Amino acid sequence: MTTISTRPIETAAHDRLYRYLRQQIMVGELLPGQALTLRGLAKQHGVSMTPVREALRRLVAEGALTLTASGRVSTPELSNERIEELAALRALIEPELSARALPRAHFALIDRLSAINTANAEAVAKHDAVSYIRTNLDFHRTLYLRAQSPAILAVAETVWLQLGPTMRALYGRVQRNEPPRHHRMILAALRAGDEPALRLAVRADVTNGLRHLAQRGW
Amino acid sequence: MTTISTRPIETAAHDRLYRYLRQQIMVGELLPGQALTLRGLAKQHGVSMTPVREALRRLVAEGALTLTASGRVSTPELSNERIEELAALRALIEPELSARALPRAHFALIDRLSAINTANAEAVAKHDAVSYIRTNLDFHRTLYLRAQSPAILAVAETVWLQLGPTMRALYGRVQRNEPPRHHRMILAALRAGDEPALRLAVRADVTNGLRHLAQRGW
DNA sequence: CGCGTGTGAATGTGATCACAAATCCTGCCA
DNA sequence: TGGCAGGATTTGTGATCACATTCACACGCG
Repeated sequence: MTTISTRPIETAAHDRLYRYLRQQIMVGELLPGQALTLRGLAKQHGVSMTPVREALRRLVAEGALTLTASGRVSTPELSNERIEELAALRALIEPELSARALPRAHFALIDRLSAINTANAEAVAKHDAVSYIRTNLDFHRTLYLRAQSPAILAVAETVWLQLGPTMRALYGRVQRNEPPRHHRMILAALRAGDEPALRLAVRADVTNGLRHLAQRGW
Repeated sequence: MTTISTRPIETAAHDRLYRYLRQQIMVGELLPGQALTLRGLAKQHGVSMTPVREALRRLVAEGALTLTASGRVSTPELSNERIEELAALRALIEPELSARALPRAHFALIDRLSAINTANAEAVAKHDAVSYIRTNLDFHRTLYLRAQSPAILAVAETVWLQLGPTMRALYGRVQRNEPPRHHRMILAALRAGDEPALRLAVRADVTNGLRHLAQRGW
């Protein structure tokens, strides 16, 4: 008589830590070059070094963190060339995701996207960098989820992860007074069912945000 | 007897294991659905479970291995939809890499590509699946390295990794009597400096190999 | 005053152990 | 004969420890 211990709810410690750090990095709560130590994170989260090591190893594998020659991990400080590459990847992948989502994008989805866009505008008004990045990514993810292409979306999210700390550092340098104007173009193309216009709007939105970045000194 | 106490230059055990398994998976030495255990790999490589765990966690993060609900790891058995997605990613990314490599593709590179293609033909003649996959990937990687775009290349290699076991399983099912004919088209486009033709040839080469796969039952 | 240097603290790596869940296998019962 | 219940084994998870290397900071020499 084994008691049905429905235990699969609670996830492993290394997995919780992974998710926590991943979210933190993606939305820009960590600045570039920030160092993370095994014992520090372990103490901070009340676990031993073992699950911390696994979580960090996973994040390093995804490019969310970089590894120094001596094994120290820190958030990445991206070079100009690296930023250009990641922008090119976004410009390559995200129009494809949007095109795949287009046939399945109904009114309810467009409404949700509009709502996210409103939240994004509020983040701009409050000069809240983290909220801005989060709502911006939510806008894209919500659209792309309709593409029903998890493998492609996973690649896109990996790119976002790598850009997280850098986007946060960028936020303070550009003068923002409105949400991305391309988001409105994306919504218009979705309503019109116009795939070429949608691809163009997504590509413009993705490359525009990162263009300032590469122009600066860095 | 000789207690070699200090070994500073050597790479870490978990890193060696990671590289070893990654190579094995990418060239198709492991079939889909193959289970890997911590203690098994540890004993097999003369290390403890700790470095094995880190290597596996890293490979899982890259999609090279899948994780069951109970934490077991095994090589992935890809669904049809997943294969289609990965093929689409290759078709999206690799033409871009080839176009970036084109301006830097000189005679020496084309010669090396031809040599790799010859080795590929030998693998076909010997019905050696692993050699076939390895030389095929070498052909692409050698070309893409010239693109000087490590981040984009890394994404491409991640896709190859995910397809490794499946490509091996596929190899036995298709009748191969010649190396990919598109490789010759790629070489011709490189010699002619024709970027549109190069993009088309790469795209055709990439999608052609995986088209059979999706058509079969799987 | 500047800079290399040495010592102590901090850090990553790997091994080992305890524990619980999952899996496998055997044998029993319908 | 078929399926299922039981226990033994396997397996992943997390904690703790020892050790070598790396880093940081302050001291001392030029």
